[in-house]
Amino acid sequence: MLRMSKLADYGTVIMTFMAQEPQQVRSALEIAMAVGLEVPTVSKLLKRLVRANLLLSQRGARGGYMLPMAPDEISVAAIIDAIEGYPMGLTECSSIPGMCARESACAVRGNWQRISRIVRATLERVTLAELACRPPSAASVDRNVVDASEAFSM
Amino acid sequence: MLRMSKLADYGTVIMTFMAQEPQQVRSALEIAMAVGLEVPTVSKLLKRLVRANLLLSQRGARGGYMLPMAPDEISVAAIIDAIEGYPMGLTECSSIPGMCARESACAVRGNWQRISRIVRATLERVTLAELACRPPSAASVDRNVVDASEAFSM
DNA sequence: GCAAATTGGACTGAAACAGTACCGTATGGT
DNA sequence: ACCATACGGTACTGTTTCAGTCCAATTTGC
Repeated sequence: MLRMSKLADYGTVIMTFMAQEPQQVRSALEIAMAVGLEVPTVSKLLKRLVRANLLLSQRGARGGYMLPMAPDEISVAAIIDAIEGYPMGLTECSSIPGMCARESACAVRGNWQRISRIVRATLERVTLAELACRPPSAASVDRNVVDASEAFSM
Repeated sequence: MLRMSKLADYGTVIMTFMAQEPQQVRSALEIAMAVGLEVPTVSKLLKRLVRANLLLSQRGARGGYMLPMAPDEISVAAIIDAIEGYPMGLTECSSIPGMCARESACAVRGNWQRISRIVRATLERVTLAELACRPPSAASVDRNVVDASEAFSM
């Protein structure tokens, strides 16, 4: 099925940690120790999250990062986008000779873009607050399931 | 956002081509020429699709491949699974020291698995038949959109 | 028997990715 | 003003993954 990079996954971990105390300012070192990753890696991810306005940074002594908004106002899709950027593994018509002559194949591409929009729309419904909930609260995510019985059969 | 490999994408292209005439037996060479890819690559993908029972193969002279079922009985999820297998880019608790000590982080992992199930459930609703439709017919895919107006705003 | 076509497995080089290193800039405290 | 702390930005490196290629064995129809 579709894949997510380790860094994006780490990104969700970091955001989840931050969501525990949204008002608290935490340094990259503190965060790295809390989530168990190397500081440079965490720092790299934090920068991306800041650039995407998912975190606020404070430079200088006693600096660090904090959440700029409530966890339930941040979607999982936004977190992933912040880390991954926007690349899609699409078949580029221009890179395959004769491809564009196949209208049906180009329709595939068109459909895949639509499908990715479905995926995105779905993940935009899952908030950081829900993500940060404990397993007993996981039932609250289920309102996003296309068909709950179908999802749980997997 | 989430990624799909080029090979998986090619897989959907191949299946779409096959869906145009489901009863027709076509050799790897024929398919390769039709979709504009190299035969070895197409052959490789065809094998995977056969292994996943998404295609039927006939060895020997006049051999080739054909669809074993109607295009509307094959989901996009199945095609992708056939090509990609089942890897997920999850953060492995065991690979990050101290990770499992963070219950909240492990909850993240649990949630991501749920989210991937949502994605999978959604893509299982998109059939090869729909994928093979032309852009003018693309409206038929929209019943899978979580919120049509939301999807089209992207 | 021969030609056509799949099957299976291994190999290779390039690209992508995760992780690292280093310097510049900003800010608070003394 | 100076110093320590901490982020911001960029580039580099080694590893892994992936797409593509190659080849021999097996199968089947004529």
